[in-house]
Amino acid sequence: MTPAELQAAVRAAVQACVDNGSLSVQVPDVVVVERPKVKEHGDYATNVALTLAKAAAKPPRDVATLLAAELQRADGIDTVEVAGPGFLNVRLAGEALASVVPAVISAGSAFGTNDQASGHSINLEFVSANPTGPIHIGGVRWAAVGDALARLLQASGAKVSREYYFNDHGAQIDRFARSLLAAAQGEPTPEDGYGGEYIHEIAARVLAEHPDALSAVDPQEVFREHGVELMFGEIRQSLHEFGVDFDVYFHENSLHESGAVERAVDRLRNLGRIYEKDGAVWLRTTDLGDDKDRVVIKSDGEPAYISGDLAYYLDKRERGFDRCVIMLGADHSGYVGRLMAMCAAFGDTPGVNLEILIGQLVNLVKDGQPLRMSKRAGTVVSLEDLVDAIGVDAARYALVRSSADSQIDIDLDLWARKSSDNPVFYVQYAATRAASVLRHARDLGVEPGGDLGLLTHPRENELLLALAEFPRVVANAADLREPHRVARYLEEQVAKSAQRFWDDCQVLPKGDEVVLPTAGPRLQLWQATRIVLENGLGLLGVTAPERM
RNA sequence: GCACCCGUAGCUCAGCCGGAUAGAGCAACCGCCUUCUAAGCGGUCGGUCGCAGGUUCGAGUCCUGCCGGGUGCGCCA
Repeated sequence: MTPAELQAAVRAAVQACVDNGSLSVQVPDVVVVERPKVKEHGDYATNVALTLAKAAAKPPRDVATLLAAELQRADGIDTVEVAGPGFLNVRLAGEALASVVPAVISAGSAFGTNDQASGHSINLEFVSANPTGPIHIGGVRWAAVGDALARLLQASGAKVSREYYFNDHGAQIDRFARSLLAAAQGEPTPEDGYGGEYIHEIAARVLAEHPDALSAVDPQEVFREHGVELMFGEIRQSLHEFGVDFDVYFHENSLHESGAVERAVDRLRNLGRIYEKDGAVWLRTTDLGDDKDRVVIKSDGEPAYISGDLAYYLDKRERGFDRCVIMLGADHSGYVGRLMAMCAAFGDTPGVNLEILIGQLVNLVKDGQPLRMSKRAGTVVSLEDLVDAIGVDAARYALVRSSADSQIDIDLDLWARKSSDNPVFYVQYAATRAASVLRHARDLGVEPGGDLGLLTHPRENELLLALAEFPRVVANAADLREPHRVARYLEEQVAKSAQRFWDDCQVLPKGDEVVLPTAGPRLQLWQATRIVLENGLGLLGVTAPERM
């Protein structure tokens, strides 16, 4: 019996009480069935009696007693107790507990998926770092979290497009081009330009490919065009090596060249959201929750940055995405109001058609000291630096295991360690142990199989309960856009229980011992554990090695 | 000044729609290996959940105010 099946059984019990007249309440659509913190409170607990007490006009414990009698009759339930203020504490029968094992094994890589988001077409925009330098640590957080979220949403049945909004238009790109040109001419970095070693490298590569660049009619344009291309190629490559590939790299420039910006502005004008003042074209966003109106077309006739956002959003909606999710760093939190207002201006619903997720900043810590970054000095900590220090798996896991709402410190010494202090190692090690015992079993000719009813050890029960949680952890993490829930679950529930199971429940014979009847069922439990760890780590973009 | 995020054990962080005695890892201390990976496991110690009110049968969780930290508030992109 899975948690979902138990929820259904609890609802059915409420329904039964309503039908037999002992309770007059509306049967709730969803009931909460959770794993109690204290194991004396059973395998699962529900507070449904507490929530229904008021409507039923009965004391919670009386409601609980009525429900307990009904629930007791459901298949797979061993005991139901009324406890505390009116909780129902449920213990499952052994077979019901073990039934998760064949369910996991037969579903395989599909175990944990759900269809709560099926029918939705979700556009996920993240990273979108300007191609004016290597991708730095701020963007990396979203590379890890965004990609994990994409996987979670796909696992929940949604159609997902990962998109990178490629800003190849505007003043920052001009500064980048000027910096390249200056470097190629052996001149110092311009006042407002970009410093750093990479500028010289890119300039040299442009020169190597276009030796006559400096004598071109517009040398800066040559460096702009080819410099952006090279920089962007590097960003794509490092993201690819990080395991993150986008379905669409959307060029801001294309919106300006295709007339999409004008169309978006016209659309808003027809909707009565546009006015003109001081020679500029404004979008009236203050009606829609923003703190000031926004200039869309500047008085010099150039489109302001937001005009690209308007056109891009409209483009996404016209491509059929019903949900657009944009992931931004904390340094962009000031944009939320205007983007939400923009969404409303088009007649859409902020929070539904457009979601904006803000990720707080990441600090890297080395030898107990934060690594300070300076863009001017060129001491930027890039994606490559992070990967060089701790590897892709550790980097992705470290970035994804905390809530994006929290600032995090990543201790490079900790994440490089090969011991259980290191969370990613701990989880991967559990996956490795699963692979190891299965491998040894094959070598010894011991087959998984046999009577799952033999899985009665407390460690086995704990692991079975942990595995059964996976589908709702996935659903919940996807729904809340919080991939860190998957990581925490893998560490605290699956890997933890698996390590304890390993420690207390020997599977294979040692030396000249005989093969015990528990060997087959325990191997199946290890198979299921391996699958959940693989699937869970897979959702985070982290590998589950066969051996360490 | 205004907006958003954060404030939970010495440190790093969880805490799902408000529910039972607030959890985990690290650090400290004490234990457990002749053969499936000790790269591990068990235990002890450790918390006025920033402060003050409020709502509630019940608040770390919701509301208000304050304190502290972070980020942002351009006809920049």
